[in-house]
Amino acid sequence: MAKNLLIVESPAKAKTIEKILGDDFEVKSCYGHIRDLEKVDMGIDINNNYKPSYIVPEEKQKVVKELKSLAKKSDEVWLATDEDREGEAISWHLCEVLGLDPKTTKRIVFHEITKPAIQSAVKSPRTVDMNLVNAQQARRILDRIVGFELSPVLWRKMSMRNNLSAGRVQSVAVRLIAEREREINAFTPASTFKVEAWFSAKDSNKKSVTFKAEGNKYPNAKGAEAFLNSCINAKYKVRDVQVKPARKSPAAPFTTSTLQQEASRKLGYSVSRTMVLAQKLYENGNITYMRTDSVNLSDTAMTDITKKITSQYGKEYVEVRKYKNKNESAQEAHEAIRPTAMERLTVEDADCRKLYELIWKRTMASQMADAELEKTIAKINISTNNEDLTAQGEVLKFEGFLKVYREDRDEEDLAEDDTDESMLPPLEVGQILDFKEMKATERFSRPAPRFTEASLVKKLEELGIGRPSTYAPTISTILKRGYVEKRDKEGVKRDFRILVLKSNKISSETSQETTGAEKSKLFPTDLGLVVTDFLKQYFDDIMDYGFTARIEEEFDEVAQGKMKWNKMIDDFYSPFKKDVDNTIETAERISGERELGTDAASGKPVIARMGRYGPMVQIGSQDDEEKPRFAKLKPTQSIETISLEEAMDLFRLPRNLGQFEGHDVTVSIGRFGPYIAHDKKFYSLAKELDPYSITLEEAIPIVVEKRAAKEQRTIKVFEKEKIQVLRGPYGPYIKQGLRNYKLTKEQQERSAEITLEEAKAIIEELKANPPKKSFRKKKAS
DNA sequence: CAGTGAGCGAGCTTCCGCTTGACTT
Repeated sequence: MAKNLLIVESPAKAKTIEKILGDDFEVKSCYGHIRDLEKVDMGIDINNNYKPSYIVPEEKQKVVKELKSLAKKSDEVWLATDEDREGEAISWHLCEVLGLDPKTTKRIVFHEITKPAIQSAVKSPRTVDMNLVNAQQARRILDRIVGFELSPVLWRKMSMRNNLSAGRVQSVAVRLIAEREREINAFTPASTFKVEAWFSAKDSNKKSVTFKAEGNKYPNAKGAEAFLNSCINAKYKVRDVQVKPARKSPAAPFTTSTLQQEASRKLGYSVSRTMVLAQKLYENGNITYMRTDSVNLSDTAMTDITKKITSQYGKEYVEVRKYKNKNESAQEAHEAIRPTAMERLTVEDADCRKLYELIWKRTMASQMADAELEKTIAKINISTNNEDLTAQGEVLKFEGFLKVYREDRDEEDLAEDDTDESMLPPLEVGQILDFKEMKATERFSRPAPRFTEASLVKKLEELGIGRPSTYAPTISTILKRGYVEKRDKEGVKRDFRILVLKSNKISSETSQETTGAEKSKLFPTDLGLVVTDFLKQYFDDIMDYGFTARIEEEFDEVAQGKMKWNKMIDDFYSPFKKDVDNTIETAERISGERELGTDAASGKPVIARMGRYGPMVQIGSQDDEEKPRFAKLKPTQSIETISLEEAMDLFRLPRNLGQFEGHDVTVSIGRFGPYIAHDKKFYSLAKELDPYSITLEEAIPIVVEKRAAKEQRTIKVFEKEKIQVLRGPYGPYIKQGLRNYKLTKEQQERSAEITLEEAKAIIEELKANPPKKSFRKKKAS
């Protein structure tokens, strides 16, 4: 038994540290937080200065028990949880649970897992910083209050009330997506005409090459045409050539959020996929910790990286750089994400390989020299008017870091008129150019693109909302709650005009482009939109983008001992609770109602609103003598944008197509998509078939075929007990409700003779002793 | 599996941030 027990948060870290510290230390992990607020009454005694009441959750009891017994046997317990607010709190909870005195128990920290860092940490232990712990308690309690007070308000005020939730982070994330959507819906594109001209000149090998020069933009076709007109019979002469050196610097090493962004842009990974793969790499010892907001690299890592750059590319490619975090909310308890050994160029595991190589390249590039460029800007004079054309070229003089890595840019950061900078042939002042043609092309302005998972993370991080460990879970939450959907959107075709000046003649042509297409983007649902509006109306302060930043300042004051945490919470809670009570009392139910127009047939109003089962349209009102008619919106339709025509179209279902074998054949859309109903049985409609236009002639063969297939599948039915004996791809089996029960070989062979009693017995038996699952390796999707 | 759309009210849900496996199809 080692004399010392040292506790860290992560088990992979524990293994590494144990090796470094040797036999005197047993290193164990507590797997993050070991206690949390109890759920009844929020786990907070409001009338007793917000006294929190903590419990060890079920899933943490095993590890707590183990740590307790180890702590008892050790001479000394060392707390080495992460060096941030949460880590400090974990250390304090450990004291509380293990019966250690926080005033004397040794607390050490390291933000890199290297031998020198750990050895020096052990030499200078401190004790738990209670101010920092209290800042964490304030953070925890505030989040609990916001979440557990707001969510019930939604349950009361929303007709769809299952599982709804609100919180400091998730509700603002949904707001970002909701507002972006409305911005896009409200956007009216403006067009301009951009002038470009093509010339040819001889390159250094005396070969003719074509290059492009750019002119002004004109707000309309008339202006552009007038300009082209003024260029008829013009001579084009190089008026000025400027050559300027330029540099490009590499990006900082990866943090969680920049890794998620680049893996999304370069590899198309979702943020959760990135994290799963990074976790694997970390557990295998290939990379440093993957949940970090720090861009810092340890000294040992720097040496390793520069050594690798020197041996692989040469000394001139090395440039040692220290990166600073731009983000104020960063807590920097860890290093940046980097390979643990630069010598390892790749990894075995095919799933992880691309992500590892991305991390390797980014890490290398971060300590490499700037790329050196030469930019050429040539001004071209037009003899017939006073305008200039500008040709720009770029030559790479020294690759530097670009040899290994180039960061991709987000759609939103791309300027609309980015010039493509390619090579220019050598040009001299006074040179007369050989004119090919000139075009004025109509270009439309674009709205901001919808968020991807990764660009949402980027935005949240900029606002200081959420932490590296929560970015991926937050996205899962808002998707799971149905506030947001991830999907594609087809673009629409749009005409644009091009005016061409060639051989001194101006002609006009029209071309087509696709606009508005989106792939794997986040769209708000109607539920997300109405909930956001509601929360904004009644809880404007919490929905404010600056709310987290503001309370973080107060947490900092608590951490510095300048403010008592209960006072801080009270300042927040008292007015907040008043808002909550007031909202419950006065707010109307959330409906998102919008009037679309009047139904021509009945003269009644047509409205779109949220119903108990989602967004719907309705003709007439509840107060009318006649019952109103209802129809559900299609998946991609929205209350905010649906037109009267589209709404009326929805009422065309269910359609009665006519009779077959003496029964009606009707077609409609149900919970599981379009279907045909006939003789009390239902048959799904294939995707390509449109329920609005399908005919009886087309429907009958579907009914006949599907019915036959169903009959073929059915061996026996015990209607009352809802038990069926069915034929599946692996032979006969029993189905009760939604669950399937496997039959033995012998039972399968006489499946037609199985009695109700026997079927019941089989079900009971299999429920009591579920068969062992076969182990199948999960395929990455 | 294929409906529903009002209100009442039992019993339930819910937050953010630390950590990994243990689960299922």
